Parts: sequence; C-alpha cells; structure tokens
Amino acid sequence: MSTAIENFVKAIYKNGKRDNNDTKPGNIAKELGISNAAATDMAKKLSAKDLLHYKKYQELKLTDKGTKMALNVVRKHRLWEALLFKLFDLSLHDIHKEAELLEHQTSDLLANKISAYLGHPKFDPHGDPIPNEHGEITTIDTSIALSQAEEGKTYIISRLMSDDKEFFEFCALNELKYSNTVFVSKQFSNNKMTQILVKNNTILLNQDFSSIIYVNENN
Amino acid sequence: MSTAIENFVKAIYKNGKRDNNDTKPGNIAKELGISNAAATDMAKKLSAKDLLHYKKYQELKLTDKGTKMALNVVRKHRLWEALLFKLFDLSLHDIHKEAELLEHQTSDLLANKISAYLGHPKFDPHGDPIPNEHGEITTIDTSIALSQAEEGKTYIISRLMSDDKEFFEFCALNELKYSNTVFVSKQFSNNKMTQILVKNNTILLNQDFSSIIYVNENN
DNA sequence: ATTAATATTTAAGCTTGCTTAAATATTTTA
DNA sequence: TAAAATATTTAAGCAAGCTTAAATATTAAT
Repeated sequence: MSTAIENFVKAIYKNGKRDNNDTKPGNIAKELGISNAAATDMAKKLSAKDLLHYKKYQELKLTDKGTKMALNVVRKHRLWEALLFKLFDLSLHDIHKEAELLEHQTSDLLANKISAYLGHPKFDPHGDPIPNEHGEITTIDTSIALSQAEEGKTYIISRLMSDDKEFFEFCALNELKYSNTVFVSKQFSNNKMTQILVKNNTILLNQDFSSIIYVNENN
Repeated sequence: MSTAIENFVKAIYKNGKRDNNDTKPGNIAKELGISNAAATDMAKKLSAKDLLHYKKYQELKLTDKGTKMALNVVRKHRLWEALLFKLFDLSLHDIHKEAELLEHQTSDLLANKISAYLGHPKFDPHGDPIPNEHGEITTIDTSIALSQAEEGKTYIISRLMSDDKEFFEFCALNELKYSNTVFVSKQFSNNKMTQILVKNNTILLNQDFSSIIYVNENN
C-alpha cells in the first residue's frame, strides 16, 4: 500500500482518537494538506479496498483492516521516534519529521528489530503508546489533559500530544518533557482560566497548550 | 526529487563504475526493472532537469548536478547499511533491501547525524566507500578483483561488490567478509581457470563471484 | 556489404494522486 | 424555518511513471 494510503488511514485513526473527533473528508483533507475533493476521492477508493466504510456526507470509519494498517504505521512512526531520540541529538520536531517519512519505508522485520533493540518500549519520546507487532496497545491510559488538572497538586507529564513545531520549541525552552514533574496552580484573569506550572521557572500556559499536555497524578 | 529520479541517476552512476560500463537506456532499464521505453522517457525528462546529457542512441552521461545527486543517494544508502549492520542482527541482503528504501527518505541532516554517530566511517559493511557530505570520495582504491589475484599470495577482502542475495548467502556460508584474509591458489580444469581460497575451509569460486570480490595485498 | 538480430525511440494509453470549478447537500444563524 | 454559510461531491483535467506495440536505428553475423 502506498504512502498516500497509509497517511490517509493514519489521519483517520488519529482524528478518531482526538477530542474534537471529526473524520469527515474535509477534516482529513486539512490534516493531510490536500483538497476536499481529493479526500472524498481517496475515501471511495479505500472503501473499495475494505479499509474504511464510506457513506456520502457521513464520517469515515476505519474497518478492522484499516485500523490494523493505521496501527502498523503508527507503530513504525513511534519506533523510529524512539530510536532516533536515543541515538541522535535532534529536536523532537526534527525527529517527528524524519519518522513521518521513514515510517512508510520500513518492513515489519525492521520494525521488530528496532523494537527489540530498544527493549520493546511501550512509549515513544512524546509518551505516545507504541502498538505491538499485532497492532495492539496494551497500556492503560490514566492520564488527563493538564487543562483538567487540579489546583495545588503535583503531576508527572505523561504525554505531549502534538506535532506542532512551536509547541515543541516552547516545551524544550521550558523543560516540559516526558516524565518531568509539574506543580499546578490556576490563575484567573477576566474570568478566563490560565494556568501556571512551577518547575524551575514559572511557566504560563494557554488553553491550547494545556489541552495537549497530558499528565498523571504523582503518587 | 522523486525516488524514481534518484534511482535512475544512481543506476547510471553505478553502471559507469562497473567494468562492462554501458549506460544506454536499455541497460539502465534492466537494472531498474522497467521497460526500455520508460528509461528513454525518463532520460529525456532528466536531461531537461540538467541531471544528465541525452543524445539519441548514445550512452547517458550524468552532469555534475546528476553526479552530485547520485553520490548523495549512495552516501545515504551506505550510511544506512553501516548503521543497520551495527545495530541489528540482519543479513547483508536484508540490510541492503532496507537501505534501498530508506535512502530516499533521509534528510541531509539525518545522514550527517548517522555519519557522526558511526564516527564518520569511510566504508560500509561491503567495503564500499561512503561519500562525505559534499559528495566526495577521498579514499584511494588499491584493491583488485579476486579474479586478478596472484597464485600463492594472501589477500584481505576489501569489498563485496554486489547486491545479489545468493552471492551474500554464499559469502555468509563461507565466511567471506570484509577484512577477512584469504589465500589464493589457482586451479585449472579443461584449460579454464577456477580458483580456490583457503580460509577455514577450501572454497571453490566461479568466475562470476571472483570478479565481484575485491581484495588488497596483505602487507 | 547485406541481412538478420537487437536496441532504441515514438506513440498511445493506463493508474495514482492530486488540482480547480461547479453542483449539490448539510449545517448554522438569524 | 428560511436564508446564508459551509462542506461535500461530481466532473474534468493534469503530471509522474509506468505499460505495450509499432517504427526506426544500430550492431552483429554471415
């Protein structure tokens, strides 16, 4: 299956996992940087290949076969992220960009070798779970968005759920990374809530960023 | 530039380096597993892109720009071979196949990181020289084909110049690998020369194989 | 030096993965 | 609930990278 197809099912999969989960062609098109027409077109083709269910004007739903393909690509992406992160001094965003390309040119055999080399990690450097070779994610996600965190408590960052360059640069600058500890205090201005994290410095997070940083309670 | 283009210039480059160097479209086509018509077509397109010189019925000659592109792809291929060989337990042929795909999805930045991680190696696991980031091969090749080696002398294997699966399997079976030592004795039967190498066992090499194994004198 | 064999080129056509423009349906908003 | 805004779909078309078949040129052989 082609890179275009792999990216298409991956986009549907990832969109389905998000909060504002809209898997209509237009949303997938925006994600992939292609026209709506192209997305509708592809949806029909992939329906014929039994990778997704397509009904006019409805959301796109992956079939089992499509979900398996998406998870296989996601697995390869996250394994590459983990490997590149371990071996090379590259920014999280650079690592993401490289993995985005390499994921489509990686045999199952190589993916398994990478996994074994890394000791079969369950998470990548963003805290995203890595599906196993059967496309299963066995880890249970107990994390919550930082925007939902409670005033005065301490949390451990479990996931930076984004591909955005500026977000990663912000995180790098403020030492917001996987497994680091943050103390949450909430700040209100004009009746709108903003947040403050205390680590080394005091960091002000906007609503956008605090909804893509996920944390676990520090027990 | 696309994978198809990168593979095309690479095929011309590698063909030009070989003994029976024929870079006419048909030969390139055979190498790439495409039709002659497709090769002629591509040659015209790449001529328009200033990657090669095309004149009807003549050999294809890479321009400086084309040579640079070929060397950049070759560099990435060989760096991947070296990295995969170091990290994973995979056959030389499997490593070759993976590198063949990854080479087209690798930024110059990542290539440089791989090179640095490996200590800027000058040769890959087959003994093929790795061009530097400017597309230069600075090492001087003093090796000769085993078919040219002298009776009774000892040599060090410097290069296994092939992509062929069966050849690699033969090499693995007989411990013919980069930097190993071989003792050459020649055998004639029916006036045709065959060769015998002594390492652990006695290995009989045919003409084909002894012309793609390169060696240096053991001084 | 012709003829035969082989290689290259041209031509027409196909699939994939996109585009833009126009038609149609859905959703939002007033 | 009807009009306005937005999204989706259809239609036509394009470039890349192939194919096969036929025409033409080159090379080899007698």
